[in-house]
Amino acid sequence: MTPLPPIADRTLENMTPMTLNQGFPLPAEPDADRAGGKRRDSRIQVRNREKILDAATEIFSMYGRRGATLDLIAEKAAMSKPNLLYYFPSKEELYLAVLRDILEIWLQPLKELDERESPEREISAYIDQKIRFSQLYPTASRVFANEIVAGAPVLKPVLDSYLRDIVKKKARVIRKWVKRGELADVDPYHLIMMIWAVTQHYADFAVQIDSLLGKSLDDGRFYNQTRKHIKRILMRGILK
Amino acid sequence: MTPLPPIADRTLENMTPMTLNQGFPLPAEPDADRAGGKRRDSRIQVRNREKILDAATEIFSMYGRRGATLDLIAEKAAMSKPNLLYYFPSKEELYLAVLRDILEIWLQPLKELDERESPEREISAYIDQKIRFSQLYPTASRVFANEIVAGAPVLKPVLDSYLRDIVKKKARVIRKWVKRGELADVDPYHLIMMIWAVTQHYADFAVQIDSLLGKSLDDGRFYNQTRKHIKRILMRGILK
DNA sequence: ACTTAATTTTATCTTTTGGTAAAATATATC
DNA sequence: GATATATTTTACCAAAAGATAAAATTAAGT
Repeated sequence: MTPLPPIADRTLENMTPMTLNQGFPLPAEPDADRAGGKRRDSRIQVRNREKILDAATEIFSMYGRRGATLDLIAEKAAMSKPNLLYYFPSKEELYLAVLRDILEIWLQPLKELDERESPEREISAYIDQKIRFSQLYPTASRVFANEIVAGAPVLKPVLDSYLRDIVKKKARVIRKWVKRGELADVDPYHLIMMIWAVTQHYADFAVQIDSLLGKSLDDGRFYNQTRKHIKRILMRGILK
Repeated sequence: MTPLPPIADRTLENMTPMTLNQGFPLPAEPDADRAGGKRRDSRIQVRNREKILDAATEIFSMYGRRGATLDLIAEKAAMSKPNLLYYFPSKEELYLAVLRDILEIWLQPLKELDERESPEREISAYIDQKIRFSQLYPTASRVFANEIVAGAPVLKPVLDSYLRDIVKKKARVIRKWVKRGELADVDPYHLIMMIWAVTQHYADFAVQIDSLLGKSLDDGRFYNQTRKHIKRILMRGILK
């Protein structure tokens, strides 16, 4: 294994919410206001919507879509409930907005697997990006996990169409590497699942990690140790 | 790698709920009735409590501790809400009962890692047991996942004490194998986390798996393929 | 068959929760 | 600084949800 290539400028950190929301497969909010001529995204709008989304992410991650309450979210966002509802018309819409923010950024790294590069480099970079996501957005990861564990009541259509297509495409890339003899004979789908499972685990089950090890990915040393360890075992497991 | 040893008679299938509840670290229900001389566990009691626990497991797995409602659970158990409350005094008690049933069975396999055996055999068997659990009790696994993702509001004390001790003990076993040169230089904790992550993933994220592959562990072929694949990569990754 | 205890149902109460109406306040534009 | 527009607050409502009381029913023991 060669040393890690520096994470390119297509990293998560450099992506603004703007970029992320483009072309997202969940139906976007009607946004009739802008059409109606009213000005949106005033400074106050942007700030408050962000404050709410942050609070909502945290509450949804702890209590789930149904268990979360507007009261809790409003309290965390330090505003009244009706005020919150001024920005998002309903709890469900708010949940959707949170998911929208998460999903695109969640699967961006996968889209970048490039068959023209070596599997060693590409898969290594992919693992890096996934574990980075777990470090940067653990609560978001947990909202996502919660939604999937709950049976994807909202995201199911997206999984069945959008995600399915991307994964199928990337499975082909991996299969090509296997055929070229650059990779051991692994099943592409299982490999992807394995990478997801392991990298997301550190965000989704963070309490458990903290209970057992007293560490979290916030800790830079632990983050790197984890990253390297995962890669060592996985790469050894799949490289020829 | 030698072929799999047959799963011993200490498998999950052979464990009755009776065995599992022994010595469980969560505070047990007071059970004052039995002391008071009344007969408990009549046929009807046993049947109904089981019916309720099953229904509750399913509902809690979908909606989480807070999102689940007694109405939904009662409906799924085909009885009235007050009737349900006749068997479990509150929603919280019911949740506890469900968790109690899950936890002991969840970590039983780990307790069995035996340093006197070869790591190849022991870890292989451990992975088998974990994936078997995912196959047999996917909903239970999801309740557990939900609780942890939510920050372990109920199980935190157990994680901090009971689980912590067991894992620490087993980490020592793995470390011994490494010292003896029977295993590559892996961090025991990360190894355990990896195994948990990968094996549980197939139960906890079953919808996703189903969306992407159209398969589930219910399917015997897929179950075996998954099992072997996970083991192939992991064992290759950690054996010398 | 009769009595006692266990189980189930019906009716109801209180609190929580998502959401609305409308008044009050702040902000921006001219 | 007046006016229009955007934002926030206060008061409130209806439905959902956890839980209880007490009556009605069923099962068990004799």
